[in-house]
Amino acid sequence: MYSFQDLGGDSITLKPEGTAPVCRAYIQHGMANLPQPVRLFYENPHFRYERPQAGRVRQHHQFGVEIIGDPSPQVDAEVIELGWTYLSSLGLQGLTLKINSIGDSECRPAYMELLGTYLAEHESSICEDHQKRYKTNPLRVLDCKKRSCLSVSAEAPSSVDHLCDACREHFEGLRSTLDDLVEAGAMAPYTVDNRLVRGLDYYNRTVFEFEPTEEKSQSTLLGGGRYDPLIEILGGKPTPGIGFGSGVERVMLNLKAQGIEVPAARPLDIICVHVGDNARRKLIILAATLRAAGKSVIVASEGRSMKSQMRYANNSGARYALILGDRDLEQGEATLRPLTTDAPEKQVALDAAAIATEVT
RNA sequence: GUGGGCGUAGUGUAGUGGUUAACACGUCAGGUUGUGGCCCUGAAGAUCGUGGGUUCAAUUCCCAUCGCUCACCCCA
Repeated sequence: MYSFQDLGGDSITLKPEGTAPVCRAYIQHGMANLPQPVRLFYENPHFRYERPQAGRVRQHHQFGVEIIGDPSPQVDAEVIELGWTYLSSLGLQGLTLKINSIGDSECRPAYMELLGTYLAEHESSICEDHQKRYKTNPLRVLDCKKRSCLSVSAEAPSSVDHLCDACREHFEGLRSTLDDLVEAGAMAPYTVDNRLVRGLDYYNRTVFEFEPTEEKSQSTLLGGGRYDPLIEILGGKPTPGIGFGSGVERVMLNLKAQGIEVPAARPLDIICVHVGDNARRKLIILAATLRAAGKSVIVASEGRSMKSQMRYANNSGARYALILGDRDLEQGEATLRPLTTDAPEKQVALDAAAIATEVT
């Protein structure tokens, strides 16, 4: 975690993830009294202290969703489908969806023991780092991307083969819903991956991740899972929850790698070009009125030649130039000139409402 | 925390132990009289990351430091 002392000597820790804060908010703001389940999302900065590298920065932004208050596998599928829709609608290709069930407090202890025994039998094949640590956290070995560990984890016992009845039923419910969605073409196919785990014990049952085709050490684009025990741990009444988080910068990295253009910001609607001082004053008023009508408007800087103003309008990517000279002022009309199309320019009355209807 | 690579105008890059550090794009202006885009001309803009050292002389060589970056580590 990114902790430090601020100038006043207080110890500050920056928020590292989204799910627990959302759950705290759920408790603190009495969202248990809203119609259940509640569906929430966030998009905000998160921080980590580890040294930055490709796909990992100290301050990044995470987009996430949570559904709190529904234990059914139906919402697991909904969350996964939403994650798929989010990533695929951006145009990302070659996404792999992996799912797994890590059981719950009922069945996990026995599985962990089984896994621990298996790892002990294959200790010599585990990578150096994990030889020392597999006893305290055997799940880490499954997550390890080193070749030696991969060969061990591939043959390791799968948690889905050792679920209690309730967890198995839940997982089967999820799979059948996902299968329906896949069959209907609403989602990409998935694979069950017994190596998909979560280190923290507030996670249970469903876990899932979307990865790009080229899997590297820091590559997960979107990951999530069920955290039924969490709200109770945080001091609330037992309340199930599931959600996902997705790193915005990492998604952007993948968009870039696939040559996908991020849609440009909405262009400026109008730049007002003036000839003469009276015209400029009138344009300032018109611009204010047009802004109130929802248009984005800039009045070109005072004292520039018309050519300069037009060049500015062009280079700014504005859609229209509204041209007003002192001469036009007497006629009571201005020229509205399209800049991004070859449509002819129009004479318009000096009336914001009339101009706004021309700028659609 | 560990190791590698890199730090030159807004951006991307050249470059050299020695007079005013170059180019492209971008920005701004002008190319006459109230109309952008193309073209032409011109201008602004860099203490060559910072500090120290070697040297008659350093942006160029050396060291340190900071920053960026890639990997390791770690990973709620």
